[in-house]
Amino acid sequence: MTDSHAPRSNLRHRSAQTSAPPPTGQEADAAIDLGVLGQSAGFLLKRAQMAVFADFIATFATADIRPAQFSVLVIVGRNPGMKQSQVSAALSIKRTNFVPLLDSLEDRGLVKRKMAAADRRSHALHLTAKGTALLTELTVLWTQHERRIQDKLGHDGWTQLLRLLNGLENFGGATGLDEADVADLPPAKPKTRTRRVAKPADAG
Amino acid sequence: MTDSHAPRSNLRHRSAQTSAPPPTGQEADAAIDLGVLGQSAGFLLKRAQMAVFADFIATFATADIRPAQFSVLVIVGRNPGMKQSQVSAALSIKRTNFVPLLDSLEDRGLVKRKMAAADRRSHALHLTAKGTALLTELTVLWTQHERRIQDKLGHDGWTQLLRLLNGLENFGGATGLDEADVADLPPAKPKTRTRRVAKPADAG
DNA sequence: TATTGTTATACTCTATAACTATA
DNA sequence: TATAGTTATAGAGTATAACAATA
Repeated sequence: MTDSHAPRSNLRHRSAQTSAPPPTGQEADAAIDLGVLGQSAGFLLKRAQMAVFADFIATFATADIRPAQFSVLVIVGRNPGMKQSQVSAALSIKRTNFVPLLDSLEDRGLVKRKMAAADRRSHALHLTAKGTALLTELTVLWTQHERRIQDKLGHDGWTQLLRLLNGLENFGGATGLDEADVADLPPAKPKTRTRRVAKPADAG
Repeated sequence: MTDSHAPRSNLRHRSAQTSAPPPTGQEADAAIDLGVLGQSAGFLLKRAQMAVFADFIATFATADIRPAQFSVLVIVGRNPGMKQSQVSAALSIKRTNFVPLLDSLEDRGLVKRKMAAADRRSHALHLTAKGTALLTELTVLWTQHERRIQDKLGHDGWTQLLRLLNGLENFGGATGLDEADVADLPPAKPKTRTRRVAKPADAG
């Protein structure tokens, strides 16, 4: 079914082949062998995301704007009048968690909830004049931030990265959407709790 | 200094050029314009990471192993005898958060803290026989998981992605390392608190 | 009955300060 | 004085359940 595009041969880089651990743990102090983590998209995605977000947060610190807040401002700015549930779904944020996030922006006078005439349950979202002005400034910061990534990867690498990341959209099905509140489901697993109780690490 | 590799020309894809928002927010229900987020490495990295982790968690659910736990097992398995601080640094996990993570594995008999003879402050980490056996099984699951990503991106795309992600290692400086406890620093910012107080969204 | 926004709540992940025992 | 591990705690981010208003 899925064997059309890739040779899918080498998923056996390190661990499966060389199952014997090389360093004995004495003078191997500088470099740690990441094993399969070095070929693990999840691990590398997480690490890269943390690094990029760190630069983002530092860049936007003067404006006191977090990544999620910036995302909302961008979406609302380019899609005025959308409902909360539409914006939150576009950002894979559950509508229940979207409420305080929107609050933080509305309290600062950047975004406005307006009553939707057609459906009085929903709120149409718009940027305020202040929000629009701030977004213009934030876009400058964002350009500087993104340019640093381009400088790190090269422009072609940066373009490739964006294309590949877009290819992983809705891969695992972790959307943050609500799926009609789900409701009737078994309570899953009993959970493995772990409380620490004084453990002096006996000798080996 | 950094103008050697990329033309760095087009960071002006959407927002800077077309500053007027296209949809009026009425029949634009299906597709939302992501604006600059579509060219934002941070946003796309986060989204891809969430999707990949969702598949990872579903794949490893039968073994009740989380991504961070798997990472520790892999690192300890390939680097036996390393200190906690070394392993946690390799995974960009603060040593203070690494303690309960290790506890969860030691309580299940997968990892053992052994007293290091040379430095009695540190703990040398080793897999138990049970931990080694489990890691072998987990590696099979991991291969299935990673292969699904390969199927999604194509083998070449997958290889490119790993290479590009490695290029973003220690980009922003968000390592999760400890930097000698830092200690003397000003308390940063006053924080923008947000408590909600009944807001019925007046009409516009 | 279903949807929209909301509240309350809990769990995970991450971050900081301070302690202990060793060095 | 500095380091390794630990504890406690606080803060984000994310998850589910339940409710009122509206459809």
